[in-house]
Amino acid sequence: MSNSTPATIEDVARIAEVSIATVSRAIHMPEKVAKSTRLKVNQAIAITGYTANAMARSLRLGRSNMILVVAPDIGDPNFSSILAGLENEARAHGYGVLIGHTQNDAQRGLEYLKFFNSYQAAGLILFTGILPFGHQAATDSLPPSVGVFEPVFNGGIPYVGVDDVEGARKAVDLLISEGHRRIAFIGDSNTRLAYRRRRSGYEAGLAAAGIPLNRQLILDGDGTVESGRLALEQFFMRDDLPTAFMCVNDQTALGVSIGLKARGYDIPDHFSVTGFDDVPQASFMTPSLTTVRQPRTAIGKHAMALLLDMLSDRAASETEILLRPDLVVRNSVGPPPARR
Amino acid sequence: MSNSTPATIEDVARIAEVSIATVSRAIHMPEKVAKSTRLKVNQAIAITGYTANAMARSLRLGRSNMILVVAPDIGDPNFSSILAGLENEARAHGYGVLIGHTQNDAQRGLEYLKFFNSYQAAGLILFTGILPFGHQAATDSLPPSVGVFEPVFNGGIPYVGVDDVEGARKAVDLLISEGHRRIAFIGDSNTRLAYRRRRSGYEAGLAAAGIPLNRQLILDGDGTVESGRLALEQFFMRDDLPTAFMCVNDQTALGVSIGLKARGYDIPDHFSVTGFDDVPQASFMTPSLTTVRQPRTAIGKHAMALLLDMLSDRAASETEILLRPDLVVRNSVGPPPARR
DNA sequence: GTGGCCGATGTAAAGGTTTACATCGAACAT
DNA sequence: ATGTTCGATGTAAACCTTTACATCGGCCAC
Repeated sequence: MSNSTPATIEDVARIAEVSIATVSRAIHMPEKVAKSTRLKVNQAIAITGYTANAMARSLRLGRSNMILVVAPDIGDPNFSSILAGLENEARAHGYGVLIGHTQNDAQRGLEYLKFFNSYQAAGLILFTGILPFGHQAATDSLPPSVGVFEPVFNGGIPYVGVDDVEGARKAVDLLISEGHRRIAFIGDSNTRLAYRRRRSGYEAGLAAAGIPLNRQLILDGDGTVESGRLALEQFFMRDDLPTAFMCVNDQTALGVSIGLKARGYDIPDHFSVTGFDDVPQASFMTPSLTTVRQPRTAIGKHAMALLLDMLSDRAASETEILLRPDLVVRNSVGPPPARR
Repeated sequence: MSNSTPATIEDVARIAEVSIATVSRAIHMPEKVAKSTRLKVNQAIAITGYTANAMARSLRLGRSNMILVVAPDIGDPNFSSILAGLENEARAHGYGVLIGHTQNDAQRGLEYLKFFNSYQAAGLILFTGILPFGHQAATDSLPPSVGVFEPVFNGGIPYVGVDDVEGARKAVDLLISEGHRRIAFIGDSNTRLAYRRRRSGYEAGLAAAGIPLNRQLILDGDGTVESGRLALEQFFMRDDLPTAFMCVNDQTALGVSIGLKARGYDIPDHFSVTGFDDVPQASFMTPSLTTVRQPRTAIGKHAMALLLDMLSDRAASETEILLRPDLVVRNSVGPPPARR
């Protein structure tokens, strides 16, 4: 049964006493073959333990059933769960996931173009905001691709992300409902669309509550822990402190939180803090961080599903899928001290 | 130049005015072809942007240059960095990494056997402690495989892990050098070899310092945050509290830490705590956790290197590679209160 | 000068699959 | 009875590579 070399379609054909063409058809277009032969073939397959050689299949078809996932940094802890979503969905449809990371090195992009070509990957999942390939490739017919997290700049590639506006809105709404009126926003000056959207959500929330926008309460960092602390220091240099800090991401929130503790303040008694992303660390902070969760596994799943759709119908169904983020309420938000 | 369909070896041959055999030789056995032709071929390759079709190559060769990585849970935050190590090393040698996860579902093992067969993956990286395949497959000639983190039970498969004994030893030595004599060990009753080894390191450290082993100070949880807290409660039910808690992993340490804080104790003023693994969250805890770091990226790198070795020489060089773990000293360890 | 050898190159087969096209029989309509 | 149609199956080509074997010169030794 389980010989050293795997069974080929020919072995199956011999046992089922049909031609290899019929075997192939019995597998891929069952309705085209008589029920009785289909049965014989299936038995033969069971006996031999046959699995089609994917290499031969891909060679013949001119495309493989592998999806290449290109990420700038695999080591990012967020990557795992997205990958899990991607892989699950892919495997459910008979696709495999091939991974590669550019390490933010543009040079390695070309390497991947070669790799991609040579494996004839069926499609591409792009984590990075830009195409990893040289620009000439971009204008050429691109393989079916979808972006994750961020829209891809060059080329109209559909992408799957999170509704940052809504997420930010949820955070600010919580703060407002707790009674905060002076809510600071610490942003990220980097050009990621996501960051700008989070700020829009913040502004929309204020507007909806009839709180006038106060530019003094908006500061931009660069998304790092350190920049969170720095922004906090700037607030303390002024007179008018906010009662809550809404941060563009969890790193920034951590920086703020550290800074506040260093100054002897308590969270959430003296100040409230919110983050965004719900990195795994968020629940480990003291106090644990109230933040907006990126549905990472779901993002992976949707991105892959979208790509697989594109592979079957040629039509790029939707160009943008935004998932609903959830507010994760932990212990870093409370009513402002004045009210207490 | 960059046409819609990728260049084949035939295109190169035509431009270089040689046969396809010569092209292939120029690429794979350059010394077998005259310098002048080699030059022509290289130019032609540059012109066409030729990359060998990996599918055709694998089909011909009967083996691919993909390594299948099978993990029980890709979503595990630790997975990312190991994967990064694996992938880097693989790509450096022209191999691709294909990932799959069993989700701890034995059933899916068979699926992977099929997948493996069909892709003729060159080798296997196993995260799980057991072979994912049915037992008959184990006795059959197995593809070159290496285990990561834990030795693989069935079959003498080499593996790459961390020296748990030494790691635990480093942690206990630190505690001892700070003056602790009553050091508790909170273990994990699960059968993972790693856990037993960590306890060995603990015991060896005590012995080396001439501290008699006190069985009362050893408790087994199951490696979760909750079990850490539970174990702590058990200690408090008794009279003789330790001055330090050495935990089998970071989760447990977090549980202990939460429990101590809930009882109003301060770390490290009242009690010291150590973990193991250095999960990304460890530095976010308050106080940040002193723990033993698993060199994850290095583990991945070594595992892949070992596998690649096995693929070139048939010889399974070494059967066990243990990397040296580092002690990461943060703020959860101090001298015992009595000394202060 | 001729036979042998060797280095460089070409020819063709093989690897496993899918599928256009051909074939074959039966059923049906005339 | 014969021609037509159609459903089921078989035949063979193609996908792109690698490599064993054949071929072809040139060079050396006799």
